[in-house]
Amino acid sequence: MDVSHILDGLNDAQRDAVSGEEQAALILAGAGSGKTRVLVHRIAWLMQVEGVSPYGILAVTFTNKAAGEMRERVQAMLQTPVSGMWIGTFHGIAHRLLRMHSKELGLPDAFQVLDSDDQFRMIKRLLKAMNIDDARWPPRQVQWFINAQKDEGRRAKHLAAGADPFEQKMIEIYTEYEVICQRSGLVDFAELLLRAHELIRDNVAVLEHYQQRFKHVLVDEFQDTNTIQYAWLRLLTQEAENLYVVGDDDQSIYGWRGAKIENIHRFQKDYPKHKLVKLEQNYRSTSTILNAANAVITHNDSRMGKELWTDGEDGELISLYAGFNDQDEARFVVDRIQHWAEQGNLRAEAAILYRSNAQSRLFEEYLMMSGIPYRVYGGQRFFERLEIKNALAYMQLATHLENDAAFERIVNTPTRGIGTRTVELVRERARAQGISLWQAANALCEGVELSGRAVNALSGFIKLMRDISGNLKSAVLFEQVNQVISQSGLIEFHKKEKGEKGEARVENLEELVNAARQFVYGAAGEEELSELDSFLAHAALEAGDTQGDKFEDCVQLMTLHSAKGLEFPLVFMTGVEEGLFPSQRSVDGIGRLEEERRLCYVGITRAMQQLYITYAESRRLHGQESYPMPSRFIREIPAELIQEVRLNARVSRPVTAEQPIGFRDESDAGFRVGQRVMHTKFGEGMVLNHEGRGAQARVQVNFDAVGSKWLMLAYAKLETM
DNA sequence: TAATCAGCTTTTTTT
DNA sequence: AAGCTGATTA
Repeated sequence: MDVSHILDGLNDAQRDAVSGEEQAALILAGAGSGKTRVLVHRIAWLMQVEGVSPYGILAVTFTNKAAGEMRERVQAMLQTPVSGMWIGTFHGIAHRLLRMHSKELGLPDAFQVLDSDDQFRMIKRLLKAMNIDDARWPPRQVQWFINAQKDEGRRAKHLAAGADPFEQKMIEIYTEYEVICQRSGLVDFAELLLRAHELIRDNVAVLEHYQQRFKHVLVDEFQDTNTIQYAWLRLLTQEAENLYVVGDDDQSIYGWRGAKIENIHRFQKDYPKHKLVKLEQNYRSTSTILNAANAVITHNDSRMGKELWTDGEDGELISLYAGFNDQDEARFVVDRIQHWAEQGNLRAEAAILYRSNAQSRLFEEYLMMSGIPYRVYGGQRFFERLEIKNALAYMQLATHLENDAAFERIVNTPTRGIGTRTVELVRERARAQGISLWQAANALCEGVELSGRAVNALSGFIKLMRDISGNLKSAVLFEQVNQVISQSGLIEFHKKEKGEKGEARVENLEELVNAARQFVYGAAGEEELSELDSFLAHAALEAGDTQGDKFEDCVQLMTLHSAKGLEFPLVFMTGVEEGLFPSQRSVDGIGRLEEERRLCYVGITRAMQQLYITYAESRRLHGQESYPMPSRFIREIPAELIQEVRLNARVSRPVTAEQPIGFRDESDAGFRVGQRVMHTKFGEGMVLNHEGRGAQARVQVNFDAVGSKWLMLAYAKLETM
């Protein structure tokens, strides 16, 4: 068979990665080196050259988007649908396994997926029920603890009863949390992975089945795998050593959520016969941009060692702009984008990247003022919206009355006279007898503990839910959804809300019916679920895209994290300041700085033609004025790759190594001697002197009322006047 | 029971 | 600045 089309157009390293008989392989793929291409061609190679059936291939990604893209590209290349092939996210595949093997796992067969928001609420309620001080054990931290344990493969019973009372309590909560999830038939995201692991660890027959079925297992973004994901992959492939992974240690930016770069090293030890291929030729960026990225990332220790190169042009220098403040920074960026568009370029080819979501606001304001359309990534997604989650909760409870999370959410939404006191009694009863909230509510309606009014309200709710679940039997999916929404009274409830908020919510609810209409039943391979249950699982596992019109030509705004995997001809990396990027927390913590630097590397390598780096000399943060220093990352880029940009003209200033550009000579307090300032406690005064930089910066101020004082800038609330 | 107000906290994100 | 929580009030 002629296989030239699989290898044609690939460079040597890519060919090496795609072809060959090695079962295990580690492909270190730098940014823009054709990573997805290699994966897709590898799958084509396996099928067409080695004759592997689509059933014998398992391909795992982290996001639904990546999975969808991979499936599409494989199909385009093979000119045939590959529905039998398992391509999906870790969570999607785990979910599928759990559905198929719920009996072996002792799971309720109608279990539902608990998303992180519902998990958070669940934990909050649990803390209250257990009478735990949520100041000492904040629900966020508890959630983090539980998920971190699960990511490491540890159940509550595995945790040693240590002496530390704080941890002791955490373990206690974890134990209770597991009980309540099991009773409510709920499985959170981390639990999906943990159960999937336990399934093949504890059931030899199941393990052998999948070991035999999957002749090849391929993993994308391997540097982002956590402990449990690796353990799962390891079990699946330890016999045949048939694990093919693609990743980039320099782009590992999710350590804070459990990703373990060390998995790359473990892979090398665990699969001694593996092939190692480095993809270093970059097809995306100019060599100037690559040189800058390489220079920055070199400052990290413990890298696998990899250097991007291109045979393309040098391209333009990287532009550095020092905004006088954050508004000036935003003004500058928008101004440059306007220029770009005026020269006939697409606005969609320009991206504004920032470290934290809060920074998008100013850019949005200036873009709006200039009438430039834009799209903000991140933020709340369709299935996460309050009104949508409420509607989904009605469906969840109607199909699964034991679902306590759903019960809590809608028992008094819309308000129907069931107050906190009544719900409290329901909770107490449920807890005392170890039954679901639904059962407890039913029992209370029969009993005498509640006032007549409360019984009325509560039994009204019970009757409503019975009606709704009765009506679900016949109709097709979108009609079911439509019916639930109208019966629930949510439309009227949100219509009453004042302002445009209510209107938007009603529209979203209508959109939910639409989403149901477009839902393809069986696409996720979940034939064992009813159509509605399948739709609900889809809503939890794939929260949908963020708002925004994909088809309009608009500027792209997103965090550096969400930019990973994307590329743009024109990129603005903004807010490149100490304390913001790298973030304060990463500077304080050990080992976090390297990850921050990798994030910078990701940011730089998003740019194809032109990269702007901007920072502000003064910035309003949390309603406070701050005077940050330019980020250390700017200093790590060789000066000859940078040109400083001034207000209305570009000035290339010769720079020497001893005196990096963008740094002021004098102490960096950001205040001038003689300047009038305002302090919240001491009132008005005049700056006499200043010294130190960054966190150590101090100013001496002669206050009109209380005389001269030295103040730490980091703490003093000084405002310029 | 529901609405209003004052005080407190702040990365990054997918599933 | 803004959003959320808890407490207070109508």
